[in-house]
Amino acid sequence: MTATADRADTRHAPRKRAGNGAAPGNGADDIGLDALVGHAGYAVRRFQIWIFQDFIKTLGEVDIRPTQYSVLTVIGANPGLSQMAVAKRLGIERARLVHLLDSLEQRKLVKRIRSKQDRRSHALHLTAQGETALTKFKRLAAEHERHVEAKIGKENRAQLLRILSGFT
Amino acid sequence: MTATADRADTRHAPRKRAGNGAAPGNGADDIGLDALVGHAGYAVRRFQIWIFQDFIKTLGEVDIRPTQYSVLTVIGANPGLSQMAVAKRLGIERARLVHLLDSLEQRKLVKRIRSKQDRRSHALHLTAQGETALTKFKRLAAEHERHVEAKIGKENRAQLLRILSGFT
DNA sequence: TATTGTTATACTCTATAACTATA
DNA sequence: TATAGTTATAGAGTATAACAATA
Repeated sequence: MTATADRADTRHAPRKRAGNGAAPGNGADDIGLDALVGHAGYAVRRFQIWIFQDFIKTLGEVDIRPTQYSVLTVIGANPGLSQMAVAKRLGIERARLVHLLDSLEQRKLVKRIRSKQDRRSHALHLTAQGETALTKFKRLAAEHERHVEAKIGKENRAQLLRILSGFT
Repeated sequence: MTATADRADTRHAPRKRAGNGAAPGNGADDIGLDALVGHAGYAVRRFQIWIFQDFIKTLGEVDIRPTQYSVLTVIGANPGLSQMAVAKRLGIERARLVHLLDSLEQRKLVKRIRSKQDRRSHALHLTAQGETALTKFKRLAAEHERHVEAKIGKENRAQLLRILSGFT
């Protein structure tokens, strides 16, 4: 519609323009997001990034990332699962789970045991060390969760969990 | 609680062998998430993945991904911004924005104009073609947003946007 | 000396395809 | 044939570091 790019936009007019000369190191806080503010996905994405960063930082001392934590938790709660079952449950590609488990197995947190019934599959278990470690991870994860609560509020966090309860 | 490999098959129960006699729900549905259900980050992550997949699919006909859409929208609403300003505003690494803009510029949606004031920086603008295209992208993005509404409910979506309004 | 855009590297994550060994 | 696990590759996305041109 508006042809030349030199023209300040008139159609989605949010706020003051930087003009056509480029605005390098200016204060970046008066930049409008326009349609993005109406998209749930944008806010959710930014929030998810914040959450993961806090999780990684809070569990930094034990070097456990969100995906690793989810794998350990599911194995801990369902010992004997196959890799396929874990991958499906968590929505992880089975090819990716291989590397995740390689790492966790090297760290002696998880062990793969070849099944007698179906020798194609591995039964996954936490090691004794893994059980102990997971207890500590859960404590740190709970601490992280309190950060989330402090960030958005106790009631809002509860509402969020309710709204997204369908996304297991 | 630690089990031997013998338990493996009772857990993941391959569909083939179950036949159609019993066990209507195959394996994956009775796997507990344990502590994960109490973590906002887990639900948020799963939701965000769902949203992005729907966005990518809904805007598949125009081959625009969420990050590309956010860049185009911000440039469209704030013509003349520098790359640094866009990167900061959207939380994208400036090194990554270079490649994103390379792609968008090749598709004639965006143009970089070297600034006269600060010859280190580029003023970013949509092309005329870019303006037209963005209008269509926004229409498709609105369609995507209706999918989100249908998925979680109108009221829940509104609550979500309110709760996460701080994550701009 | 500091900043903008750029190039490069590395690691994470997603998405496939193909291979093996079993079934 | 089909499936579980593995290997490999390609593409996004993230995080750095270094460099040239410019401030």
